[in-house]
Amino acid sequence: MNISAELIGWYEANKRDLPWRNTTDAYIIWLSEIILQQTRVEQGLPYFERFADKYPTVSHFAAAPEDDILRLWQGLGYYSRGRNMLKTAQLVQQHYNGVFPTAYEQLIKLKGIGEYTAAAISSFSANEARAVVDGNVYRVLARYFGIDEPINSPKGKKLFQQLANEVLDHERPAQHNQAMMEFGAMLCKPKNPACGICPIRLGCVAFKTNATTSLPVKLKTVKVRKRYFNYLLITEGDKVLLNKRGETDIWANMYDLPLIETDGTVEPHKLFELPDVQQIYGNGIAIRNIEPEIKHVLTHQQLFIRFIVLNGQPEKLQPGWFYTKVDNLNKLAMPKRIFIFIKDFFNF
DNA sequence: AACGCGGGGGA
DNA sequence: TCCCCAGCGTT
Repeated sequence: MNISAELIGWYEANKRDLPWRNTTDAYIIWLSEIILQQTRVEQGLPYFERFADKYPTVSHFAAAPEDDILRLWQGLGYYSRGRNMLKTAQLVQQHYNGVFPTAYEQLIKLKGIGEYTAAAISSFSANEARAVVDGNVYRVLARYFGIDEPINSPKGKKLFQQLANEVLDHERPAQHNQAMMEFGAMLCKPKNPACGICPIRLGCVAFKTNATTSLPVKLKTVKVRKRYFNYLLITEGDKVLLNKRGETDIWANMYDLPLIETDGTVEPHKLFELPDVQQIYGNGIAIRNIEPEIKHVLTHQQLFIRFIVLNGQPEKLQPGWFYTKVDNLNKLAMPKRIFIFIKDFFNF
């Protein structure tokens, strides 16, 4: 018995009774599918009830003012779904005479309907043999077949769609799709999957190799953080004030200059009015020169670096700060941009 | 190919 | 906190 037959069997015995499962009305199914995009069933359910109640047909929906749609959508998030629904409802009213299409090739052209939703509506409303691939399906397939290709890479998306197509029960596409998703949501969950009662665990690669926690693989979206570094050049005779960096941040244990990091909203000439800065540097300090800002790009940080040359010395040396002779700078590991600035400044 | 778009729930 | 949720449109 293949995975699909097993899961359909499990589904029929364990499925939740959800209102959109009791109809083949493409409009109602569309309504539910849009609401459920990136949204848990429990969260979307009351919204579905309110929409289906207020707008029983696509003609009702198409006649609604956008304000009403968005008001009813309030609190559900991703509000472009609501706006796109209205456009689509109006188009269906005009071009399809108020009859919601059920064919994948027609659905995919509508605003707010992508591959997943087109496959869902066409299979649920007309038993068209289209395999859905949503977050649940990615997870079930990745675990069962032990695939570590990232699900959000272009290659991975293509691979999982193909695999979903191969697994699809062409005789029962609607049941198959429902089963895959219900199984992923109820049993093959992201965390703590219920492998103990899983009907397909004996064929599951992730179960057999104890890899459920590491599958599916998802590429991290490297979030780039913007940081604003004001580096201070402070000298005393032939010495310059340096800082040895800590363990945790970028450039760990390397050397740089005394640093004032801000959120980017502080004008450089006002830095020394900040209370905590004032406390360290006191009043015997004056700005001699402010260099133009340099953008320094790291893998997950963008640094906006500004060098400020000062006259005078700070009142309190902070941990890690020390004066050293300019001759000594070549021996210390420093971030390149900082080294270059100091080198140019002292012309060595 | 990468990013913005929301709010909620679970670990 | 971070991750994920019946994804899609834009750039």
